[in-house]
Amino acid sequence: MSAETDAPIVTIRALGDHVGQEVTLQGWCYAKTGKGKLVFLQLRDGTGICQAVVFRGNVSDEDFEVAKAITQESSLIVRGVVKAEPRAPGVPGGYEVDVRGVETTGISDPYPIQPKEHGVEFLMQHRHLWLRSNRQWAAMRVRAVIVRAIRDWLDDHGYLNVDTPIITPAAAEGTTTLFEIDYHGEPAYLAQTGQLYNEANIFAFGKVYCFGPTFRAEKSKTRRHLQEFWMVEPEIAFCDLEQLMEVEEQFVSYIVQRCLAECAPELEVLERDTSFLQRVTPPFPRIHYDEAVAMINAAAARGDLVPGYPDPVPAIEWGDDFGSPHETYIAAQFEKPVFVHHYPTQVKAFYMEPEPGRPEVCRSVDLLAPEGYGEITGGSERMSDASKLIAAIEHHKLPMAPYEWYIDLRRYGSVVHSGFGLGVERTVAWVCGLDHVRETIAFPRMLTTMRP
RNA sequence: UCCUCGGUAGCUCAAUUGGCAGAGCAUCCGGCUGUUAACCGGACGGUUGUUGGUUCGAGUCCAUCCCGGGGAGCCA
Repeated sequence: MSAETDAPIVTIRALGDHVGQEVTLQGWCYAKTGKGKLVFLQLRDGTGICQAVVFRGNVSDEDFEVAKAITQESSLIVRGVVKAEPRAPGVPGGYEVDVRGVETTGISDPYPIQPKEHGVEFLMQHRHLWLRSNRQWAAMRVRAVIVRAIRDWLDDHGYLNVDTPIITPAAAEGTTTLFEIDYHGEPAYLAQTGQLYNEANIFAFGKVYCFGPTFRAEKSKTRRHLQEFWMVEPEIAFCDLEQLMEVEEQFVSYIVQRCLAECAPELEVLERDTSFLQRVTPPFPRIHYDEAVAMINAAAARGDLVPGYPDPVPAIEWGDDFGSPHETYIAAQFEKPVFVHHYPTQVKAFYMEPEPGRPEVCRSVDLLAPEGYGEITGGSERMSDASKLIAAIEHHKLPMAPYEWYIDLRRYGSVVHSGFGLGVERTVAWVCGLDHVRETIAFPRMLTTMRP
């Protein structure tokens, strides 16, 4: 670029702080168009997108030729004067750069992804490039804010981050399919939850959380499932089911409100209707499993359709777990996330505390997100009596020896305690209004896809 | 694993009853001072997912396998 100056390097996100100044931007050409002696560049730098206007009269002949030769996704350094222009396209938008000098640092080969519709298969095969597209960029930025909000809320509320092992000797809950690995000749499994270890940790630290990747080898192929996903699992000593729901609604509301406060440009790129999100404040509605079954069966009797699907709500027998259509129907009856509590003991994990006086239901709770995003948290009050826990393990026909340490927790100062897990990808999908969790993580691991 | 839909140019799609495989975008060349997925003119671009079958003739019909989308179950 001709006439090097000391114009400061700034980010597109902060352009508004530099109106009237000459600045340097470093980034990539997102799109380009031109008309004779004008070249319009959409420049992105990772923090946003802005239009850079190259007019032949404002740059050297050499720089104008450089600008004309820029291809989509070429890397470049641009020097120019920031102008407030309300109609300028961009993210956040409202400013454009009147270019005085331009230099390319890497001319791009013809770029596979065009600014138009593409099929999912093609985009997934080019995931390493797709991440540059503005909707993907926005979703990843929202994800990062959600992760930050999760950690901030927990750290600020007395929870200690104690991470749990990813390599585990056996199924924690004995239900789902796990990925098996060879642990020096002994079979081991990638963790599906850190919960049992969390329970050990609360007796040392009171309130804890683990936060990391989780693995499920199930042959699930839906918009809500990944083989590898991230989950945060808080666990709390001296906490019962009712107190747990209060924690969850505060926690989830904080996450959503942080996104609204910090991600306005991203949510706009995603064309998210934020009115649904603004309503996400405590308290959330709570319904008992009995009540949910009655609602579902009333809807089934009326022939109501599952929201978003052409099929009627299927009837349910008391004692069965909800199917996906049931969850969708229940969630659609509320404008906020809704707690469904006291599921039948027989469909839930062995360690959940039965309701006193009514042992056929347990002190469990799922949080269903609105708009069809499904279960985003699952939790319960844990069984705190050693003899009841031993009976439950026997009833589920699980081997006793691997659980001896877990039973110990009830032998040495047992307390009422509760915890839950929140799925990061489903939360991101919901906040962003995405219709598939594959777009909520940079490189999703799905049933048939692990490349790139 | 099951149900369902699909696979044609780099991408998005079209192709009548089984009858010459096409268009837009991208790319390359030329033109234009305000573009928003610009526009105008020209060029380049094909083993119709695989294998086999029916037929004078198959992108189109049949069988098979492969790959992908959506859904169920399971779950966060």
